[in-house]
Amino acid sequence: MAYRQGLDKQSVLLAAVELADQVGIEQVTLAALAEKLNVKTPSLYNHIKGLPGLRRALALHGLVQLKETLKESVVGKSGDDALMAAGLAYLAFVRRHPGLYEATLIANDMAATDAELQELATSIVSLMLRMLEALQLEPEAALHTVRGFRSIVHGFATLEGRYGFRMALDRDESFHRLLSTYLKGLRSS
Amino acid sequence: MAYRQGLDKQSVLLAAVELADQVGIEQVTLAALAEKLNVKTPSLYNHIKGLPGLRRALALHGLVQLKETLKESVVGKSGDDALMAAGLAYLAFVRRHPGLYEATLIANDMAATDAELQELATSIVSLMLRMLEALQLEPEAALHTVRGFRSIVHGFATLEGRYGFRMALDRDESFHRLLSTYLKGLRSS
DNA sequence: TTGCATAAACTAATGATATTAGTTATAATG
DNA sequence: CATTATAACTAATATCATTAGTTTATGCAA
Repeated sequence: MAYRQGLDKQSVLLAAVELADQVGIEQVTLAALAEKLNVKTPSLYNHIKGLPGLRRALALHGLVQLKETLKESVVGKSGDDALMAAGLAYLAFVRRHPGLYEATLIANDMAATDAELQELATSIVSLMLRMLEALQLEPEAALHTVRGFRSIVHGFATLEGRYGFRMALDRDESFHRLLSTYLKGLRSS
Repeated sequence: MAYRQGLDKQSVLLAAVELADQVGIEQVTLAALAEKLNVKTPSLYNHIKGLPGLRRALALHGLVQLKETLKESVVGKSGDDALMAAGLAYLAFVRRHPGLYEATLIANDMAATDAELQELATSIVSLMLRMLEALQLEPEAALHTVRGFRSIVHGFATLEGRYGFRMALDRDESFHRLLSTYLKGLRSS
């Protein structure tokens, strides 16, 4: 309506996050986003570089949030406690921001050619490596373990999100058992 | 060109599988598929019910294939051997058919209202439960373990597929360590 | 205050895509 | 050989992303 809506990159991004979490990243179209913001589609191009630019911004935002969430979750904890807390925080993040998390996955395709994304992804790996320090693993074993840890939490969170778990069985307990079984296996190595 | 191309549902489906594995499920458009088959887009509607119908058919096909692959993989094996073999087979399937596997995930959204899909998904859970029998778990624990096992293999396979693993580190070994660590944890419970 | 520059939002147009309706020609069947 | 079923077609519509060019509000400098 009005010729000045007061939009900027940040407000567009936040609306996109909301939309993504509500309807899934696939359904985040510029048309839907523009309508949500009471604006015509082309107006969005003043703030973001088309759909690819929006997705990249979402991915970046999601990775930053995820990293902060993980960092926050392990404050004052160490060893298995820290890993369990981080796993729960990761899961909680995906539950709270399913669409934003999807965006961070799509972004992996771009990370090959995007230094900023790549750096952020690497910094998350580094964070996880620090969480594992208490386990006193060999450097290479630690890297394998980061992959394992990520696979577990990512796998559980995405299967759950895609409605892959349809049995009547407490999900939190499934997750807790999964992660503690893995940690138990790590200790007995 | 010719007024009879000799298409049927099966040939359309197989072309779609090829396309999906090459370019990803998101890029499987009716336009691209029609071109691959030397046909105009609307002609596809004689064989599949639009894009939703195609995706459902892909999901069904993918789940059947995955189930057969898993069943095949455990022939003559039991206990940890069987689980490791099944895990490797699952991973190999996703590597061989990345797009088809994506299709099976999208399908979870539809499974809520699609009896055939649901039944197939349930039968895969049953198959996994039988693989776990040697572990002599309580019924409820067995269900939690199926979730855990699926989360692990799905998580690893999808992170790998999305280029989530960028470190120079042998992927097969990462997977083997992950799964055997989990199995070790299961035994020491 | 006035005027100018910046940029936010617009309209219009183009090119994909999916889908539906209705048509044509081929193949199979009696 | 005639009929019928249907595979593939053309044409039309709707949605979406994108670009080009236009309008207008805002902020800053004179």
